[in-house]
Order: sequence, then C-alpha cells, then structure tokens
Amino acid sequence: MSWTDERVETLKKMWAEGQSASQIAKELGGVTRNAVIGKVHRLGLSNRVGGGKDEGEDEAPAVAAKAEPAARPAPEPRPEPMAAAAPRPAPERPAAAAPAAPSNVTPLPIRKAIIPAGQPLPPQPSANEISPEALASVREVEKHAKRLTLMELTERTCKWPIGDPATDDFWFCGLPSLPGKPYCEAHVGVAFQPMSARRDRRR
DNA sequence: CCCTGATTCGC
DNA sequence: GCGAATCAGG
Repeated sequence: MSWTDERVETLKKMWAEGQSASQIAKELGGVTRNAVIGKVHRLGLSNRVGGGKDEGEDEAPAVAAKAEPAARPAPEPRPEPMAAAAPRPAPERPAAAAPAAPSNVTPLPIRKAIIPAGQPLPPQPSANEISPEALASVREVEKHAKRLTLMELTERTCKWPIGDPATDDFWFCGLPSLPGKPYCEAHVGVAFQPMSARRDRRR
C-alpha cells in the first residue's frame, strides 16, 4: 500500500490525537508501525505536542552514542505549553460502572456519559442474573487487578472498568485478556452471557 | 514480555 | 520516499 492523501490525512489526524504508531498502523492497515513512524518523521511532525497528552518523553538532546559526523544544527529550546485540566464536577449519584453490554468493538466505548442525577437510572442489565460463581470469581479477580489507567490499556489487557468513574477510585482490570476478547477470563464470563442464561423478566 | 518512538540504510 | 531492522527506552 502507498501513502495516499487520504491515508496521510488519517495518519496526521491520529498522530495529532496522540494515537500510537502501532494503533495508527492497525487503523490504516497494510503498514507496520515502523512505516508509520518513518512517515511521521518524513512528514516532519515528530514532535507531538498540543492536542494530545504527553507520554513518558524526555527532552534529552539526542544522545549520540557513537561518533556522529553531522552536528546538531539547531539547539532550539522550546517551551512546553502543558495544558491538562481535569474539570470534574462530581455528580451526587453516579451510575455504577457496569458494562456487560459490549456491542461495538472498533472504538473503545469506555467513555460513557456520566448520568448526573435523578431517580431513573437506565436499566443496567448486569449484576443481576449472573452465575454466582462468575460473580464470585470476578470479585476475586478484581482484587488482583492491575489497576490500569485508560491509557495503559492495550489490545491484550482486560478493559473491564472497576470502581466509580467519577472518582479517583476507578481503574481498569488490566489482567491478560482472552485472545480476541476485550476482557480477561473472569470478566468475559460476566460480559458475554448466552442469551439463554438469562430468562426471567416475567413482568 | 509487553509496549513506545527514533534512527539507519538498502532499496 | 519507503519501511525493516535496529536501537533505546518504559
């Protein structure tokens, strides 16, 4: 595949958003993360500041381990306009984090609008008719959860949210996810239930 | 081991 | 220009 305008555009957009090279490569398809990084450099947009959040990046002045013929042309000291506010008015009665309804797969649906307040919480189809043992194992597993933050999640970490998203008491499971699944074994057990296993609702 | 970006260099 | 291989690191 080649770098069509469209693909370059996607690359630029995602890179600006702070997506990793591998994520971009997967999105584009037909290229490796190396290709993406190479292109990024050729496009001259290596310094990813502004929109996204910074990774663990140091501003080491290009450590030249070996004898480098070319000298550093421009020692440009540039200020870093850090901007990371986290305004978060805590709602009085936040909805409990309970996914259990994974319908999409492409974009991670981890961002769920926080329900401000009010009596009628939307019907949460979870934590209700789940095999007791599954629930038990979940409880158990969550003790050992790696407590990853959103940005620490990868393709193979369990993305099950634990705790209250409206507080600091919130993290993601982070245990090894089942191949091809978004959750670890325990959480898959409560997330993906055969329709047959839930046959009540007699009302 | 998983992952990240950076750099080099043959093509 | 491209990107695999490699490097350097978390």
